[in-house]
Parts: sequence; structure tokens; C-alpha cells
Amino acid sequence: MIVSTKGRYALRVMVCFAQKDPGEYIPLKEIAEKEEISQKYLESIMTTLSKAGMVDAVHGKGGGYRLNRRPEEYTVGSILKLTEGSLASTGCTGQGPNACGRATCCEALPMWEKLDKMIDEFFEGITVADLLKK
Amino acid sequence: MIVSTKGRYALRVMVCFAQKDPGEYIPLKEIAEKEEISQKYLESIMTTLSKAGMVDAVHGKGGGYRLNRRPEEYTVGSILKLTEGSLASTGCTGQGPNACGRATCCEALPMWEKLDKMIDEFFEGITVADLLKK
DNA sequence: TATATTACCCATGAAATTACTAGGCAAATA
DNA sequence: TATTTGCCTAGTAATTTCATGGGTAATATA
Repeated sequence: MIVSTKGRYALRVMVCFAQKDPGEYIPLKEIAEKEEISQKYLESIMTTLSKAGMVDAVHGKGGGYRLNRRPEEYTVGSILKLTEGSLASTGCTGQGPNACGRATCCEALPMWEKLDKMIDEFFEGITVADLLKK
Repeated sequence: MIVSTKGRYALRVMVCFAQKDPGEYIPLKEIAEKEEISQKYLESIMTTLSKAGMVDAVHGKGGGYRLNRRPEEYTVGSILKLTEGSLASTGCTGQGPNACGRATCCEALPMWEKLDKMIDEFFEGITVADLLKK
């Protein structure tokens, strides 16, 4: 499976924030209950989003999280890449420590690369705003 | 990652057979060595392919495996669906025991379904023969 | 018939990943 | 100061992945 709950939760939560009044801080607890997601688990996801500058976070009473851009400025791709780490279909494409040693002669490699490109373009072409309107 | 070694090995091996003389049986050992894949692991993959009727298998000396159709008659999709079980991107699409309880109200579901369709069409549009010619 | 060769079957296991859970600390507000 | 909220670190149970090991069944050849 290409997308774990982490990425899917992140997406749903971002859509959830987009439905709220912009500027208003929403505590995580409220979102977790509405979306029926474990509060503790969601904490780690929100921290990731916060550290990456995707959302603003404020401690204490009256605090919580909020979006810091308009929904149409968040691509689904940017959210998934952040929370999932990568969207690569196989791990044998690209560089890095997991690069396949047979890459130079693998008949299938161009196919995986084409797929990855297709998936990337798919997710980069959708924004949180697109998920909102239905 | 959407495609594990099991599916990737299966694909590479099918390409490997397609390069051989049609009709000739090739022992698994030879393929495993050429492709640098664990012989024992490959056994289970080949058995899956054999039981599904994708390849012919013959025991004993001079035996082994061979394709039973022309390379252009095997889609990548058919091989991956067989070895990977499914190519669904999330597990929340479709029916089955893992179907998401929020499916009816999930804003992201149409996106996952569209992605799955795109991926399926991608793999069904490529055959073993396509991987061969390069 | 005996032997070697090959596919097939079943069980086991190590490593990694996923999806959480637990508990405390830090910051902000009233 | 007390409460509310986010942040940090660790641990853990279940599942999946990627194999390994040992035996059995079928086929060909000497």
C-alpha cells in the first residue's frame, strides 16, 4: 500500500482545518474526536506538519493549530511527501542507500520511474481546496 | 511502497524467460543465479505463477519453467496483481474486510479511487514484451 | 532400478514497518 | 499558581516482508 494511515490522517485533518474559520486556532483534541483518530497518534502527525511550517501552532488555553495559507496553496503531494517520507513506488528508483545495484541494467526501471512521475504529478495536481468542494 | 520485491522479482523473471528460446524449459536455479535472487525465495514466487497458469512447469532433469504465451500477452498488471495480491493504494477503497467505515463521508475517497484506476490502467497497458525491447 | 535433478509443500524466523500508547516536560493563558 | 494546550522520547503489539531449511513428489537418464 502506497499511503499509510499517517498520510491519510494528515490529509483528512488538513481538510478539516480548511473547513474552519481561517485564523482561528483549533485544539487537536477537537479534531481527533471529530475525525475519530487516536489523539496521541495525531499529536505526532501534527507536530510533523507544524515543524515543517505547514500549520501554525500555539500552546495553552485558546491555542491549537491553524492553517497558515489558503487551502488551494497546499498540494496533496506536499502533505503526503512530508508525512510519508516519500511516494516512491518501489525504492529501487532514485538514489540513496536503498538504490538497487542492478539499476543500470534493470529492464523494469524505466517503468518504475515513469510510474513515480505519474503519481507525483497526480498528487501535485490536487490541492486541499479541491478535496473540500464536492 | 506499492510494489514489494515479490512482484518486482516476478516481473524480472518473466522478462528473463521471455529472452529465452520459447518452448525450452529453464531450471529455476539458472534464473536465480542470473538474476541474483535467493533460489528458495524465488521458488515460492514461481510456484505462484505456475499454479495460476502463467507458466508451464516440468519436474526432473531437463525440466524447469517456461512461458506458455507470447510475451506481449502478459500484462505487467496481471503479474503484479497475482504476486502482490492487489495494487490498491490505500486499502480504504473498495469493499472487503479493510474497507474504511468513513468511506461514505470521506472527502479523499474519490481521489484514492481515481489513483487506483490510473495505476491499474498504467500497468495493464504494459506487457512483458514492452519491457523486453529497449 | 538407482540416482540425480528438478519442482512443490510446510514450517519457521529475523528485520522492518505500522499504528498506536504512556508519561512527562514546556509554553501559554486566566 | 493552575489549567490547558502542544512537544518530546520511549516503548510495544501486530503485521508484513524477505527470506531459510528440510523434506516430498515427479521426471529423466544411466
